[in-house]
Amino acid sequence: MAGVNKVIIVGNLGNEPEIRTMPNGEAVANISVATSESWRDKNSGEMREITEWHRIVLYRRLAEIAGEYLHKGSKVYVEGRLRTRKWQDQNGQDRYTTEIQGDSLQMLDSRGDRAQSGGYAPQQSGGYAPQQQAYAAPASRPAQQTTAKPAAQPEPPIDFDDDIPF
Amino acid sequence: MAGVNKVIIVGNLGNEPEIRTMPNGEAVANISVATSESWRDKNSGEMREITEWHRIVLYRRLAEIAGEYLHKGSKVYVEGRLRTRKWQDQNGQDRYTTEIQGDSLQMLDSRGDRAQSGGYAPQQSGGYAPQQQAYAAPASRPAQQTTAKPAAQPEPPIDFDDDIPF
Amino acid sequence: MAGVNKVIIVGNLGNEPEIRTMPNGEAVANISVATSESWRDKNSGEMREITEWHRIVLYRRLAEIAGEYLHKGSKVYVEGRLRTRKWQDQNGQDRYTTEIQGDSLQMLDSRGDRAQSGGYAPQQSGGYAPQQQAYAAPASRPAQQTTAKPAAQPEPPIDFDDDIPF
Amino acid sequence: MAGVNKVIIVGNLGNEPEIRTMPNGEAVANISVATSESWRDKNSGEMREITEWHRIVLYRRLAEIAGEYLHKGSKVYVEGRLRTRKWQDQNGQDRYTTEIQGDSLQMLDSRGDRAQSGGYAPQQSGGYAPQQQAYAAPASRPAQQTTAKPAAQPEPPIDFDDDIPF
DNA sequence: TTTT
DNA sequence: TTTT
Repeated sequence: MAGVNKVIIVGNLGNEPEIRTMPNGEAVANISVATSESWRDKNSGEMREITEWHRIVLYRRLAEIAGEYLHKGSKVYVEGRLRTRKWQDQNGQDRYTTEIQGDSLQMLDSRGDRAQSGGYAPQQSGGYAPQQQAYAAPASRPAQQTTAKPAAQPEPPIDFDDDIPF
Repeated sequence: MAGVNKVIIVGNLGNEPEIRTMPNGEAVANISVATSESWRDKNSGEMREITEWHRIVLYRRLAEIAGEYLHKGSKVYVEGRLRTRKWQDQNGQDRYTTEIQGDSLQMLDSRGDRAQSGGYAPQQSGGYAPQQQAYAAPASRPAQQTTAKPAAQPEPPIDFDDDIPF
Repeated sequence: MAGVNKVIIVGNLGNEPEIRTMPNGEAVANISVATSESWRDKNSGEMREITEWHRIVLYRRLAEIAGEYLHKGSKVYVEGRLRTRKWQDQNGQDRYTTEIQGDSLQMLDSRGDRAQSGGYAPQQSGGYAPQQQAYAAPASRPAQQTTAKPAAQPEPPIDFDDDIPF
Repeated sequence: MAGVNKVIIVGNLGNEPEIRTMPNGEAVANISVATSESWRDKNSGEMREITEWHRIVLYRRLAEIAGEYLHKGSKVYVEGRLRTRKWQDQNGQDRYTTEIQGDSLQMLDSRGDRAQSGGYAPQQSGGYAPQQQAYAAPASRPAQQTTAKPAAQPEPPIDFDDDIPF
């Protein structure tokens, strides 16, 4: 890598996550997250607000987590990187879309929140959303290993086989 | 500034905020915020967890907001900078304490959260915690202006006197 | 503000900055900054690289600094926020462009760097690029004050009128 | 993980890195990185500056890179997390030291920079410092795998076995 | 399209 | 001392 390409978003989902499965069986999720700013207009003196919608794409384990635990209205912390992809519209014209590829995801709603909010409760019975940060697995790992030992674990404090490092 | 000194913390307060007033009348708040990591020990196979406590100091408007709206258990987003200060213990020995000076604060509990959680409801009747990000005022501004026009407003989208910039 | 909308970019300019002046006399700069990632393709075993170009817009004092000190090839740290704006192409179709609005800028080339690199030396004689971080002025400040006391100063450590705070 | 514990530092090393080897053969590096702020004192009108020194610890591959390529004066970007560790001084008193555990490191000096700057040139003949971002390997991976396939590679853009994902 |  |  030459350089740093980092995005940090905290906001609420505007819709249910959209989940797809790739030909190779891996999951992809798209979520749309809002942030907004408000300020007092210096001419009229009135409050104004602008909302920014962030299109976020999640892969693999993060996509699965999004599909299981995120819902319209969920508040999330997402850390990722910008990725602009080129595509062609129906007229064959080049078009560009900028997305955030999420590398880390954290749910910010408390459990009670979800319990109380009815519509946002997890779909499945047990329905426990681990209040954990989930990390994206490096794509260079063989897929089977990603499955066998999901790399989406939070990076632990360094331990040297339990020899205290300090 | 030569360099970048930036900290981003999302976590929960371990205690009620401690609020003081400086000789010049300005407020200072100290909050203690926990983050934690958990991982599976690769020898024992057991889950382990480590909690990190962050000592955060807030000044002026941010301190006032902390005093009004934050409570033990509150979840916050804090952006700030590291500051290590030197002091002397009772033996005259040099000691160092590293704190995060918060430049921006955002409450992450939903309102219903606070309403439901009893103990964490705002102290004052109106008790409405604006779900806004508050910014620290640059200290170089004259204090009276900070008071008259609290700089803790979110930075607005740039507008050129309402001539649309794009 | 509801939420956090933050971008951090470290990379090199692909072109000379483009500087414009708004009708109200304020400066606007556009810079294009590259970041890249490289990785080993897990099938072919070959190294591959992808470059991401970030369109960054700077206002006021930051735009002036960009015009004076940045050049094709300059390495910068930019902190800002995402802003997607809508416009219409020649066919009247809605199009969207995502930009980073820079709120803070820092030049990362050492002075010797520029001196040696020939083409990138500052245009003006004195040509000293202050190794400082420059911040955007909140737009809500009256323009004349922004001019008189450019808010692009680094935010100082809090001082209580020189009563040491710790 | 409950929460986010993130630090971003851009600054210069105040000394040569200190490299040690752990009993299990893994490398650990300590570097000390300065950031500074300057501002105009609002009473005296004079410029003042404060320097903050950040103690950063790097493990494994990052430690090796630090040992090979970093030197007194090197400019670096470091992303990591805060870690406060407790120790006892010679009087048996509890003491605390806050460090940044670096998870990602990037050298910001251009190659020409180092070549020209004499004292900071890499120690070894080839002496080419890859202008790459290096990431820490999760400690939960078996050490031998970390060695065999060093996880310190930059995370690639997601590719689905070369089926274009978009 | 969210949230306050 | 928090949270999950």
